[in-house]
Amino acid sequence: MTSTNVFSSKSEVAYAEIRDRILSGALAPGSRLAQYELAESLHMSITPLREAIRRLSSEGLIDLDTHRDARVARMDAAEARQLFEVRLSLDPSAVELAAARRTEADITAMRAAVERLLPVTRQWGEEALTAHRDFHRTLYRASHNDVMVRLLDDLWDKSDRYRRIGLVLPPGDGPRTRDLDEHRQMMELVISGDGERAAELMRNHIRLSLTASAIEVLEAR
Amino acid sequence: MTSTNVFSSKSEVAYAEIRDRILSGALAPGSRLAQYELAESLHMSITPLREAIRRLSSEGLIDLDTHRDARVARMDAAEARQLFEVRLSLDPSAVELAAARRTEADITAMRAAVERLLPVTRQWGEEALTAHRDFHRTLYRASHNDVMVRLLDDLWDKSDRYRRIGLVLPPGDGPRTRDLDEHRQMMELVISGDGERAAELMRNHIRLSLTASAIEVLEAR
DNA sequence: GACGCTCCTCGTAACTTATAAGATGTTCGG
DNA sequence: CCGAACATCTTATAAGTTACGAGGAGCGTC
Repeated sequence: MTSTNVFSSKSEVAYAEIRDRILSGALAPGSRLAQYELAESLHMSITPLREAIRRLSSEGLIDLDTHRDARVARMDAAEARQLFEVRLSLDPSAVELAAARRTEADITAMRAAVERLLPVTRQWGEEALTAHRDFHRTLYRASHNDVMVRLLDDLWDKSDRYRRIGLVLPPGDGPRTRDLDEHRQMMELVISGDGERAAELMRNHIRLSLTASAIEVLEAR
Repeated sequence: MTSTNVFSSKSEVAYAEIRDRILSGALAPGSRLAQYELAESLHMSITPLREAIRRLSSEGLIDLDTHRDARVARMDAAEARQLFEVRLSLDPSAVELAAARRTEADITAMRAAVERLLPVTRQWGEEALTAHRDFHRTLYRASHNDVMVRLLDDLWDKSDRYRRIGLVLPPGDGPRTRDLDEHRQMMELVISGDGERAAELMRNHIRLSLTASAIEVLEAR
């Protein structure tokens, strides 16, 4: 499924690169994407670039204004809340499926991912964000539902944009100390096959997630 | 949010048209999409066409084979099942939110949509499918969560591809008679604000949905 | 506030390059 | 001499470049 060879055509490169810049914040929300400039900076002509931009626009990361310009999608509290609500529904379902279907390979991967979480509990930063994302992704994969995995990966990336806001602007305290425990516990529940409790834990995990602080920050302005 | 003006640029037209042909089955799964031919049939050059194709490929409706060709994504029982699982999680959440947030306008829209369901209960057909889709969409909208609405609209369209399989190939009995009742009941629960029971009903509604028969059909070959 | 100037996206078209598949041919063991 | 394995040529088509034209949007000017 979704074979779609991965030969990085230029269009693919443009897509990945721009997406990354947007999600990482390198391209600020609302900033303009000039075709010719961007094409030059990515060492390609505008044809593949435009394909990438259109794709990103259909994913909601870019706002296209016909005959005008393309801009990085703005962020607002409403969208943060909506992403949050969707994940509150999907994430628990994913772990529930994972608990029913995890394989030995999944278990190994999860244990490895949770270990990588350990060294970065003190403070948020790019490594901590990556490790955190990887752990959740490993959980998602264990659901063995590609459609769900794709959705969740995407939702995660989009929520992460908001997480950064909530983290970077305020003092930026590290991940909650109970976070690591929670992750470990969630993993154990998945491994033991207790989908119901794993889902419940995930629900709480998301409720307490830092998205909330991003909403506050956005609402404050 | 997702303003993205709707001025139908050619690229947009191509996207909508091809998507429609795929979902409606006019373009069979696995069939080839030749750039130049298609461009001609859509009265445009390949530039906007390629933008559309890339978009559809990133949505999973088209499989792209670099330097070779583009084909309509194939269908299989695994994907049907996955779509089904995702909707089993999201649809109930949507009605739960809807029950909490429906406005007068939503209520009017839902009542109108359920009426349009009435004349087409006897047999499945394009009108019945459209009316059915519209009713569910109206429910989704009442959740007032744009992110969720977008996801569900998309999931609906994709599942509908499978529904058609389950309907068209076998004798093609009409919508179950209890379907109309269920829809009406679900709507009333949303209107009365009983999110919990509405969600529960939706879960059952989806479980019994005809997607199941599509899975059987696909597995049989 | 109407006109025109300018900028930039949208779309077209012709051309070059890259890649995969199949046909064709070539070599070498039996 | 036959046939199988392997290399090469041909062909079809996508991917990308470039140049150019059309037209909407904003802005300044009168």
